[in-house]
Order: sequence, then C-alpha cells, then structure tokens
Amino acid sequence: MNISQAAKQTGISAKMIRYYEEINLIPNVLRTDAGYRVFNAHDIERLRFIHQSRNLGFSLEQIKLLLELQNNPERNSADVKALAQHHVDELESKIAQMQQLVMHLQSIIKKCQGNDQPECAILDAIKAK
Amino acid sequence: MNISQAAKQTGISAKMIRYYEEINLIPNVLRTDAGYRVFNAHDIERLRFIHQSRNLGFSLEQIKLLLELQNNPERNSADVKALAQHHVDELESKIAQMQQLVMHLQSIIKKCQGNDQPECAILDAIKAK
DNA sequence: CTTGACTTTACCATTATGGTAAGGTTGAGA
DNA sequence: TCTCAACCTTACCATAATGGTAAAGTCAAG
Repeated sequence: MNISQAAKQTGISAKMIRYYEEINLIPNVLRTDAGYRVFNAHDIERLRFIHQSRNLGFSLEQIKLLLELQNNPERNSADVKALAQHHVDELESKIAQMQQLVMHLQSIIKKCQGNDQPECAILDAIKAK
Repeated sequence: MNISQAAKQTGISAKMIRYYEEINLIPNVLRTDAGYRVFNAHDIERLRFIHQSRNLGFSLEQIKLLLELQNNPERNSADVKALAQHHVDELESKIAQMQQLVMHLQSIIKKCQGNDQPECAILDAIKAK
C-alpha cells in the first residue's frame, strides 16, 4: 500500500504521515527500491490509532505515550487512565478560562450602543484598566 | 523611556514590544543616535491598549483592527461591537467543541478500571472506530 | 577607564498542519 | 519503445505568539 492509499485508509494526510514518521511517532516505514513508502496492515492500524487519538484531542506528545502503553502488554490501565484524565483536566481548565473571558467580554459588549456613533464602551473598557 | 521601562509600564515584554513594532502593530518608535528605542506617552498608551486587548483574548490581527477603530474618530461603535461579538462567538464555538470532547472522553474514561491490569477500555475505544 | 547593566539584531524553538517546487518513478496507451 | 499523467520523494516556507540565545554595541557610575 502506498502513501496515498494509506492516507485514504486512515484519514491522515500523506503530509502528516511523513511527518509522524519523521518525529518517530511511527517507526520507519518500509521502502521500495525506488524509495516509495510501503505500508502494511500494522502501519495502518497504528495510524488509525493516531487518527482516533487526535480526534479525542490528544497532543502528539500524549499520543506517543499512548502508543507506548498500547504496545506494552505489561501496562497498567491506571497509567492510561491517568493520562486521559490529565487531558480532560487540561481541557476543563481551558474551558473555564474561556468561559471567564466570555462572561467578561459579554458584560463589556452589552454596554456598547452598537450604532453609527463613535462612542464605544468596549474601547473605553480596554483603555480603562 | 527605554524599552525595559516601557515593558514595565505596559506589562508587555521587551521582546514582544520589538515584535509588535516589526509587524507594524505599533508605528516605528523613535530612536536615539545609538539606535535605542525611545517611547513616548502615546506609545505607552497604545501598548497598554494592546496588553488589555490580549488579556481579553483578542488575536493580534483583531487588535490591529481594534486599534484602527480606536484611532478613527469617524468610527461606528457598531463595527467595534461586531468585532467583539465575533470574538465571543469564536470562543463559544471552541468551548462547545471542547465540552463535547470532555463528555466523550469522560464516558470512555469511566469504563476503564484504572488498576494494575493491562486491559483498558480507553485503548479499546481508541482502537474501536 | 573599566565594568555591569542595558540595548540592538539575528537567529532557533515551540505545535500541528498546509502549501510549493524540483525532481524521480510508474504504468498505461500510442 | 516512447510519452505522459499521476504518482512519489525531499526540502523548503508559512501559520500565531511567545521565549530563548548569542554576538556586538552603548551607557553611566565608580
């Protein structure tokens, strides 16, 4: 299977597949004599795993760890769980931060007339502090 | 006022002040004969405005627009309001996406035993799709 | 006059992805 | 057998906003 077929099979662009190889997220892929990459079922499985993990919002760094756990039959599921929980914690922290921002912004925005006059409570609020 | 004083006054690092000048977020700052930047009250005011806008989560691109509005006495406050509202909409959209993610992740995580055994519902869920 | 604390520019790095260009390969049809 | 389209390869550049470093110049106090 060549790279464009692998891309279709996994939902990862050829560009990214090469990149994942470069940063050793996946092991070096076999090559033809001409240097074309040849993907086997195991490669595809790994790429699918990566794609799914990306969909869950894991960073490539976290996915590297997930893959190590995945490939380690001696793993403790507690370690996987901790990693995933950490990811959720980070997300929730970012969400809380953004919600704060939204509330703050909304309180400023509602004071602005939003008409054809230059007076603007939003600009005033920015200048204020 | 030199750059480290300006940094202290505005809460923006010297590094970033230079960068903002480079990308024309602020006009070129006056220089001494030796090439040192000299900041006047107007520069400081502009940098403070930028700092406040960053705190509200606006991108530098958005801040460029905010500054143009700020410096245009013919502005319509409706345009400022639209810009800010757009920012809020983006934030809310990202928040909603992340909340979806969190819910999905939590439903997977709670199925994982989190013990010293290798069986892991999280890894299974990633492999599944 | 020396020295420490500044300043300057020019780099490199981050994260994950897309784009381009220049060149080699492959396979199908003429 | 030749050609051409559709692949493939690597090596670059770009994104957004920030931090870091290094080499070299400047300033002011002692």
